[in-house]
Amino acid sequence: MEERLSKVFAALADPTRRDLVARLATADATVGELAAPYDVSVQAISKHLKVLEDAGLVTKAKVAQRRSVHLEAEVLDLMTAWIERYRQRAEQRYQRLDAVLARMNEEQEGKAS
Amino acid sequence: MEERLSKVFAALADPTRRDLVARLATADATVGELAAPYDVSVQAISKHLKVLEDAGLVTKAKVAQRRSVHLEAEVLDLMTAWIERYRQRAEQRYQRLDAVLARMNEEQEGKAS
DNA sequence: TCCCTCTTCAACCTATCGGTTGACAACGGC
DNA sequence: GCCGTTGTCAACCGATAGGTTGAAGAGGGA
Repeated sequence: MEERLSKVFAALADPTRRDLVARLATADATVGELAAPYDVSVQAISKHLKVLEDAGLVTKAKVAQRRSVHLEAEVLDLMTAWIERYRQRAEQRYQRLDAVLARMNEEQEGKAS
Repeated sequence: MEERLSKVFAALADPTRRDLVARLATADATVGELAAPYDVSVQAISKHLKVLEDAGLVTKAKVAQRRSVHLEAEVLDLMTAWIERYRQRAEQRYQRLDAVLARMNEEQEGKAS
């Protein structure tokens, strides 16, 4: 779980891999098709796809000699869940702080009147 | 923007840094307090905090010789926004696919009847 | 003022990352 | 049955990440 999360975050830390994910969000594609737009070797893209695959973000279907690469969007939920947990926790803190400040304000008002 | 996103993802790829963020979500803390639970040097944690700071996830307030470390939760929204964009895009694909399959099914039904 | 605590800076070391080139395995088309 | 296309594996290379130790800067307390 923790391990998986590390891999997913690490996978998306690279701009090329984020772009691959973005393109795969609209359509499956072969390795060659995915590699075409970039000015790096096909091997480099193959490595990137392996990283995405190890993170569970992508699966490859062996369709003849071409491999169709497919985005597994559920894994993205893992990240969203993690992020949201702490974002909301931080948000609640501010709300509690706001409440405290409001209460202090009221007390101040009470003193003043 | 792209650069910032890379830094945020990379920052959260490390388990220690994710744990720091998790702890900071409930309360601000000094560098020393943050470093205490881990069995690595304070310098190592200081480095981790610098990475989080460069990613914009954290700010340090110079309170005397101690620095109070504070989580900037808004940056998490950057990630959520990126993730959700492609997750939804992928989801829509499946919905369209479902629609196509449903239509094919209907046509099949039509033929059958 | 002197010292003690907290934090960062600097240099170093090892492992991993992202890229390269070269070879090779696996299929389909002809 | 061979050839060309597609993709991966292997070895290598320079740069970066995460850790260490040692030293130094910056305040507060006695």
